[in-house]
Amino acid sequence: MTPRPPNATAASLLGFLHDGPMTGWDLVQTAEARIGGFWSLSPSQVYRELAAMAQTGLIAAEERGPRERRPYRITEEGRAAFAGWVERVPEAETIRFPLLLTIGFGRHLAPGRLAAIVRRHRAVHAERLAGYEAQRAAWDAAGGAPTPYAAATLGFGISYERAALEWFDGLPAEIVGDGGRRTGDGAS
Amino acid sequence: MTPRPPNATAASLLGFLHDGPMTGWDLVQTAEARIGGFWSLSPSQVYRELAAMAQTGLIAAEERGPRERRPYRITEEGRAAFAGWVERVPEAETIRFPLLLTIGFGRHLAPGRLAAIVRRHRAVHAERLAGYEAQRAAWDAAGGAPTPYAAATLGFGISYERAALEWFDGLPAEIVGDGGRRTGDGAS
DNA sequence: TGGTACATGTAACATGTTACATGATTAG
DNA sequence: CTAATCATGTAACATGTTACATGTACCA
Repeated sequence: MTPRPPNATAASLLGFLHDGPMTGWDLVQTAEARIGGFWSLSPSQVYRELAAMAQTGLIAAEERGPRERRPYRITEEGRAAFAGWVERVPEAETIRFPLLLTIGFGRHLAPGRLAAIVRRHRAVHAERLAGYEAQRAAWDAAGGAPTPYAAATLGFGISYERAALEWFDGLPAEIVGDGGRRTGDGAS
Repeated sequence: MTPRPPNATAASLLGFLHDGPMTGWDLVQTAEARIGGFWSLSPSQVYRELAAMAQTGLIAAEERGPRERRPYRITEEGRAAFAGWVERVPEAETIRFPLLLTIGFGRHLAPGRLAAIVRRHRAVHAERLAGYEAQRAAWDAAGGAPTPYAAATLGFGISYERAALEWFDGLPAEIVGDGGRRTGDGAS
């Protein structure tokens, strides 16, 4: 009877459409900027969800713009579906961390190889943290985050990346090697 | 030509099979215990991967045991495939955190409702942290973790959950409410 | 005028989830 | 004897990824 509730990806698109009509492309950019740190979606997925939601009436296509851009606007049904979704208690997060699999099976690796892998991953986290902190600094300089909600989600990213770096830095010599020796190099 | 390399889920099963033949059921239990904190797999997925790997010769079925148990053992091809997988530099982790979506769209929620949702999630993290710390304490009492690799993956869980709790505890009043007021209750 | 970034979409496939059917063994 | 748990599996579906085809507009 009642169509099944939108999934988190579709619901997020509905959320963004509260700010006005947007095209699939716009939504991909917006999602990357606003929720990219803890939710991901590919362009093809966005176009598929849009087509599906247009089918079920949660959104409606508007006139094509330049470059064949096709904006969608949210309908009343869409607002209702979003409202229903957002007030549920959300499921627990899922973390899928291949590096931890590799470490868990570390006994099957040459020690230098594992150290090189870990070093590379650490660098990614350091870079992400720097990006997040730059964002926070920019907001601070501009007199505060746009909303307390945005500040909170960014704050999670910062807490997470800091914890990750501390964890990397506490790994034992069996995993990271004995200092700067650099056995087994980083070539993938 | 060369069959595509196993995915992380299949490769993990191969990893466990290095310790001797196991059935699908065994593997589900083992995976839950050993990698459940950062990788998940459902029973049906395990049986599907086993069937596929048996097809391609990475594993081989043995005689049925009691209760129709069907153990699989890893083949030489399977060992080679695993070795190839484990030495690659693993992809970045994916985190999908619906709570952060809800918070990001927090302006669409009654304040008390958001606070109740956040409170529930915090409790889950506190419980997980307690479980991890109990595990670490048990290992410490037994004279140390089974391997430094297991200690490291557990350590990640502990760092992560601690960071999460600190983040929860630093959330502003706009999100968690003003203390013990408890507007909007926890009923789902 | 030619390359790059913009923009939409389809198709095929891989992966993950849910619901269900079936039967064996054990514990009370 | 019966309920719970163990154990295997299929089917259907939802979700996510990758590769590709197509064309537009801007800018050097």
